[in-house]
Amino acid sequence: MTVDTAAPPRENYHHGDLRHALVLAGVELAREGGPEAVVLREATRRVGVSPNAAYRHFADREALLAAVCDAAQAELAAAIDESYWAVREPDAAATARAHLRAVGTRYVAFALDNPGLFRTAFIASSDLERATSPERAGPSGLTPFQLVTAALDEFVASEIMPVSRRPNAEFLAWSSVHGLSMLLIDGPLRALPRAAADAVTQQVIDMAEAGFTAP
Amino acid sequence: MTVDTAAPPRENYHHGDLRHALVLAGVELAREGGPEAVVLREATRRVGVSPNAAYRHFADREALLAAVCDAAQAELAAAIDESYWAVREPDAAATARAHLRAVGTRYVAFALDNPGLFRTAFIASSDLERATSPERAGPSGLTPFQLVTAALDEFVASEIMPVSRRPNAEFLAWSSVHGLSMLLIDGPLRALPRAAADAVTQQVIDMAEAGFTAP
DNA sequence: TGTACATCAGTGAACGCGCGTTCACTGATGTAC
DNA sequence: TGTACATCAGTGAACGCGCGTTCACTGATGTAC
Repeated sequence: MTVDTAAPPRENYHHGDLRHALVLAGVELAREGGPEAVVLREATRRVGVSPNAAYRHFADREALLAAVCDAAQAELAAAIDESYWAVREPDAAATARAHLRAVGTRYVAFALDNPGLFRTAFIASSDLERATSPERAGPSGLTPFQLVTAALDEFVASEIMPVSRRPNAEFLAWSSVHGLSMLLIDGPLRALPRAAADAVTQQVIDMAEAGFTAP
Repeated sequence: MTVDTAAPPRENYHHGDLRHALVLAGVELAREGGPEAVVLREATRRVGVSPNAAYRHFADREALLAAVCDAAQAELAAAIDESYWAVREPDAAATARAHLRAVGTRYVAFALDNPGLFRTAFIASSDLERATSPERAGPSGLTPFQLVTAALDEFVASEIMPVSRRPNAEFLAWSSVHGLSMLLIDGPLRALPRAAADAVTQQVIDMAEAGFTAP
């Protein structure tokens, strides 16, 4: 008894948009097993195409993985984008706090919901420049990094954070939610039940916020 | 022209402490290339022993990797331990602050100095229980997690941190230095020069401390 | 104290696997005239 | 509008590689008597 892993045969000899299809397949592989699960042959198998067809669209496996990484970043960005723009608060200070919380909360939630994809989004192909590049942005055109920056600027504008503390504040915000995500999905906090993980996330955000708004 | 990768032949048929030797070789592999570089055959090659000799001491490659992971954790713990106990400050409050800073600073420094080994220390084989287990402790018998806990308890004892804020404070401390480490070694901040990375580390610790000590 | 023998810790050769990648090819598409 | 042909996007078969792992083995060690 064998499992049928082959896709149904295409009616067309030409696929139409094989490059895109391979990236989508790669994203699913990454979601299931992280970056090392992005196997070129398996992606072509899922699309229903011969292994070497991939070489029409990608120089090598590395290039496919880089495209999958970008797609993973874009998916994370879309999620965070949604949470950011859903915020409705009566005044500027409350909005600033809610924005920062929304970004952080959704960041960790995405990691918990899509651990493999999250890890794939942070393979070595990225750098700070790419953290502000359009192909990694959400629907609003902004990347998560840019949204954190915006939220912290609102802290200063609404005078709940001293200007002197503003420089590089995004690095504490980012580091803490990123680190928490890593500890929760792969690290020593892996065994924490989801409810406990969510509670810890809120506590971490509480404390980071306190650090920003302390006089 | 070939490179001689083989170890010099042993004089003894029996190795003496092959298990230990394989773990040491595995640690070097991890240091050079992270967990995926811990290849059983390569470890035996370096020790100068046939591949299957490893199976006298480890059930499989996974077991070797787990032992290497423990060793990596112990090395990280030893570094942090050293920094922690080197602190000399006039009063309890200053000591508490210096302890926390020492742990965080050395944590990130270790990651920057040994990126592959750092990543290996945090593969999925670990959980919170192991974060307090002796084989992952430094010379003092305490793990990094226990040292952070101790430092934060000192914050409360010296009355620079409200008790109400104490619960789970180690998670912000840990998350922020862990996340910063990951962003710096593998992530979007990888390109930062070492001096800039060190400066950002201090800023992140500043802000975390402010969060803990805010009224 | 010397010998017999069980046990331990290594060897050497081989396996199957799935991968990334390359080769020479062929079917489909679109453009020039 | 119809045909010739260059170009594009796929196929099929095969490769070499290094890995983890298993097999049957042998040399070294230590213990019983």
